[in-house]
Amino acid sequence: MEQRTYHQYCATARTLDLVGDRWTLLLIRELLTGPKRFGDLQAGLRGLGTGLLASRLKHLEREGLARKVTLPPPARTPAYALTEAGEELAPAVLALARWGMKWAMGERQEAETFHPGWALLGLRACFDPEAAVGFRATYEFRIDDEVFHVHVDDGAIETLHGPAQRPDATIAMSEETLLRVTAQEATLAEAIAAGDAAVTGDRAAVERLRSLFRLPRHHDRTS
Amino acid sequence: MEQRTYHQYCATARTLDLVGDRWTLLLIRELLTGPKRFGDLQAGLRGLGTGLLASRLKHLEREGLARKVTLPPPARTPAYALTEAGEELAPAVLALARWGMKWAMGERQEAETFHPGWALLGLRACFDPEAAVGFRATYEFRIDDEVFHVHVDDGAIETLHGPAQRPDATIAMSEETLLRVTAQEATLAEAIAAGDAAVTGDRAAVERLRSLFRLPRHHDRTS
DNA sequence: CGGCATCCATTTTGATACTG
DNA sequence: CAGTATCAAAATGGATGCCG
Repeated sequence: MEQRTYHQYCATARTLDLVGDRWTLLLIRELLTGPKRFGDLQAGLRGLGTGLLASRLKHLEREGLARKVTLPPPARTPAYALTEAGEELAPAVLALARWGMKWAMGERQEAETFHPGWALLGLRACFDPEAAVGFRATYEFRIDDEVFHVHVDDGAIETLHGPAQRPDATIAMSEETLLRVTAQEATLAEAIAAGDAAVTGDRAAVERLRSLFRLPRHHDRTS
Repeated sequence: MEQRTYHQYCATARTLDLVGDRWTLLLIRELLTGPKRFGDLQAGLRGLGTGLLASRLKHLEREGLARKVTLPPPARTPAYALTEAGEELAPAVLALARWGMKWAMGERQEAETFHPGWALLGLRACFDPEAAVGFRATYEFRIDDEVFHVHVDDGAIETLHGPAQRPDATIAMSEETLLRVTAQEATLAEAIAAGDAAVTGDRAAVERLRSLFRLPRHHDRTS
């Protein structure tokens, strides 16, 4: 079964031949915050059935964008991780995310799902390397029952699922508060003052956090 | 139509709800080099029928990414152009193109079509703003019977279909030669020396051309 | 030429049941 | 859990034909 291709000798078309199918770029988005198990992937992508998920994963493996790995003990369960080629799709996915933040993120709709990892990736998309020159810090985020860590190191950033080894600061808040902060309806400082977010560790690092990102304002496409 | 959405409150997913359908990002790629008529779009996208093309264009109009315009005299024919929101998808499309240049552009396949505009967009994708600080020049490219112009101005670049007003230099070559130069099988200087490319105008500007771009080498995804 | 409508074969997908 | 198998619904591709 030869898959459908655009038959164009063009870098954009060739890329879309590989990752342009429905769900594929979202699958890569999920893996950009670290390896995930089959079930976790499906949980993050409601509407994607097990059959199609298996087929997409097989495709990504076959094309060298992802690989099946075994999680380190004590988990020892199978999971999927990006290869170097897959990892390098990050700039493209983050560019799509930046566009969406500016032009497509109005109110949250009733039927829309949300996962904190998406907001973390949005943070990475808005990271300003210039603002982090010579700065280094590790943050741990606890959103409801999910844990992430963000590592900033001199113009580079990493945003991954899971706890940090030695975080400089830990920030805990609810999913709802995270949404309000990333939507710029409240600042992190305000959320802390209101008791909606709890911080432990280096307060100075937390205060610097806001300056590391350039959150875009929403624009209207039909103007 | 267009009922199908990912139902995710995520910038990447919202963007893909708008431009993730088959052909849509390639349509935007076509429009990134300037307004195009219905027939020209179809010519650039073989396999896309008139029905689906009309439907996709209507979708882009409805969503504020493109608009129908009337070409200036003496043409006066209808055409499609990107809106500001559509234009701002350029970083995402160019990121996909950069990835493809590195990870997906092997030999050209028999059945693959090619249009010079795609290579011009590839040039834009590889443009290095740092290398063009304080530099300003306009180039006109004539590839077989198609004409493009590239305007470089102090860290910014524009690559558009059509002739330049007052080009500093004009470069003419065949589609085949263009392919060999962009694939780095030959340099522009070599093509000129071999008589495969003809240059008129400012030779110094042409010699500087190569330094403005960082063409990536091809990598193997399965290593 | 520009653009829409219609019919139809083929693919892709979504949803669910089922197995190790 | 991690996937397969199966089937119905939707999207696509291609070939028209029509109209201004």
